[in-house]
Amino acid sequence: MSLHSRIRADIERRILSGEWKPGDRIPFEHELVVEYGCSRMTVNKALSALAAAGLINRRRRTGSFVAQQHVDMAALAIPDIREEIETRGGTYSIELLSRKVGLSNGGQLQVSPVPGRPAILGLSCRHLSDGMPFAVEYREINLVQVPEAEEVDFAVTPPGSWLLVNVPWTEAENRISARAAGGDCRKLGLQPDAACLVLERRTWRSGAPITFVRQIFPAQGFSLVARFIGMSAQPD
Amino acid sequence: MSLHSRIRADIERRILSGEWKPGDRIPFEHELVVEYGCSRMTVNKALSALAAAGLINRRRRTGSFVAQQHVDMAALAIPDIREEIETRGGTYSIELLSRKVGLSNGGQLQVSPVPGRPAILGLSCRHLSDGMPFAVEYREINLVQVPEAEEVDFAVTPPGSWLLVNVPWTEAENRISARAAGGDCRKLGLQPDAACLVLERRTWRSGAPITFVRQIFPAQGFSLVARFIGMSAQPD
DNA sequence: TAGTGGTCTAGACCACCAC
DNA sequence: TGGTGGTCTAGACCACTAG
Repeated sequence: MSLHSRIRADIERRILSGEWKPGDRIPFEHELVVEYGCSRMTVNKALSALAAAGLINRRRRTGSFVAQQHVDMAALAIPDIREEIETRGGTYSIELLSRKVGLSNGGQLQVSPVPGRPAILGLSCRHLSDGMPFAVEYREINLVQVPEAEEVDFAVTPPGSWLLVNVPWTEAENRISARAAGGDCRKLGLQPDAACLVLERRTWRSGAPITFVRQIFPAQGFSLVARFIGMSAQPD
Repeated sequence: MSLHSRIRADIERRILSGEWKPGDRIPFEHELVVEYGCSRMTVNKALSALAAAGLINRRRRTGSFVAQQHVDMAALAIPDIREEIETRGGTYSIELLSRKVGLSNGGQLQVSPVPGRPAILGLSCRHLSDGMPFAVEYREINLVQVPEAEEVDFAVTPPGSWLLVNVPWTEAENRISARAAGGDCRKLGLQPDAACLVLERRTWRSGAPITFVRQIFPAQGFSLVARFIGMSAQPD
């Protein structure tokens, strides 16, 4: 284990154990240089990593301080449905239920239309695992940003998988909720009052919206897992 | 803007724009040193940050390569229920429905019991916003790791809020799913077939389990939001 | 074996900011 | 104005690994 990793782990331990409490100032860099018998660059690397992880705050002239508390954030893996099904050992297939190219802007996506060019591609499809309904999906794609999407056959390629590979995004927002199947019950093979998990997702590339999607999963047998790995478990 | 930040942003731009595609080798450190006219440490800092963010993979002897694709991870904020309610402008209150100290180990939590000492504190409580049911919660706390929890009055202090402040954790796993209210319907003021969002959560401190909790929210008016901020938006 | 990334050093200059 | 963190340099040694 490298020296800066050990220094970082050591300081982290003192914070997590409560030896250094939120608001406490930790030793100056030059003091840690003496304590660990290394150069300032090495101490700086350890402290910069702790600051990036949010465990300490650093201020010029005054020093470094233990941050107030863990922000309770977790890394949530948003599944690609085809991968999800195949990982479970199922055979994936997709049904394109509807496809519509819109010139106007009446959907979820905020698109500034370009005269004479299509603005939004609206899709509705159903994902199946071994022929059984797994999820239904409503999607809008910004054709101004992603014109090539109009030529893709989404009866073969799942739109989410195609976008994942072909259109890098820089920002995304996911909203997770629950509701009864309602009007989608027949598509999912459920009763209208069956509970479903709903995942809504918006992505942007450099501020421009790329896609909006709402995916509806039967509650039975589907869940999202978010895992937070503390700093001590991070690779070095 | 610092030099290593500009180098990092520049390489990031070339990757996101598609100029450098997944699998491509990016220039060696010593080549970037020439290109940017700086020292190797500076280039190394930029590339290390890109590797930590998952945008490139680095291998000794062979170089650095553009990673295959964005891993679709999102930062999910797990809400503290009291804060969540108060943020919405509601008045928070809690009802402790049951409390049980267990010597054995029959629950969700894997605790190695210590003879003569209690192992698990089991709690059931209801969270209310302006007197209306907001969520029900089943929780287990590891009393071997957190003995002081036995003395806390959880009819006053919500267990989640107490733990957040008093017991730092290093690892957490959250599982999000949906189901019908079922047996919890009366506690939530719902019909048995009403859809609910279920958040299950486990935390550890240095490998030792701290708590397990299952929170059940009425689907109506509750959702979790996870936001991913691309690297270009990260502070330097 | 040669070339890469991983790490560390000893020193330097600068921006910032409490005093 | 002095001391802090932010950054950068020029060089070094090492571990790892493809050829």
